[in-house]
Amino acid sequence: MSHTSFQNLSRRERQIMELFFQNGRLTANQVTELLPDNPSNATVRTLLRILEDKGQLMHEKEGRQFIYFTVVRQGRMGKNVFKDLLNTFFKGSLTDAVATFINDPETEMTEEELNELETLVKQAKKK
Amino acid sequence: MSHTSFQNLSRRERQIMELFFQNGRLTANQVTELLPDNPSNATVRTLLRILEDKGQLMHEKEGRQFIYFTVVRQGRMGKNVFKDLLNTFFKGSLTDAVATFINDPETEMTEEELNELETLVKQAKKK
DNA sequence: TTTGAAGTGTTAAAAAATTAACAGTAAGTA
DNA sequence: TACTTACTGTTAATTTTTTAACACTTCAAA
Repeated sequence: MSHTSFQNLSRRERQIMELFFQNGRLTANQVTELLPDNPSNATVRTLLRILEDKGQLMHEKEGRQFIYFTVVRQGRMGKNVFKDLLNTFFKGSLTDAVATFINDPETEMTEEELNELETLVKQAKKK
Repeated sequence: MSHTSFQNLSRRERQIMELFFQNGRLTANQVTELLPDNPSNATVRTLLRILEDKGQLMHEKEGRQFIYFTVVRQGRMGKNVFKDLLNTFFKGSLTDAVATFINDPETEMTEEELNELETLVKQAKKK
């Protein structure tokens, strides 16, 4: 029930939350399959219940099984985590972060992506 | 000694690493002051030694005290964590992440920042 | 309306993380 | 050199996290 930020979750809890942000709605069985180190189904169900207690997940019943999903939507959570990352590694500067990413030789961005990005910035400047 | 990614660190270990990425070189006393929940100095020194074992930190001796600093430099680590974040929350798309951030009403970016960002993208397009 | 399959809930053991007491060591100073 | 101070190292207790055994429940088919 207590409010807990994504950052404050334990390692396993975070692993599980990441699965939900990547995949959307999941059952205990699906989470079990996606997690590394082959935890037992019982283990996973315990974690899911803990995450529900902590206000991170909710579930709906469908047939005899529970379908879990995140309380905070992906976009909002992503934005929060993104902000934290900017503060921790890039002094809060979006530009610094983007520069570091784009200038990395391993990063490959298509012409199209770069165009989108440019449009995005131009639109932002209008406001 | 074993290789451990930032993501795999425990909660307290991550808290400490974030301090180093934000502040650079730190002594045990400084870390103790910066951490929440007032841990004892002995506690912090134990954690620092563990992080050194895990290959995250190194130290130099200066007078009678140890000065700790990160093995992997801020920029590189930031880039790695940034990539993970893109994959987890934004399907690997930088554009999606930037859009979410820029379009958030809480975000305030100066004209100058936006210009820098635009220049950055234009330069990337040349290659 | 019983039975089996496929779920969930409870509980407690095992492992890992966190904490700090106490011991040891080195630098500076009288 | 001996003393004090300010550190670091070792060890073990406590707390949290992680795990899964076992009990319970529900649905659906025979």
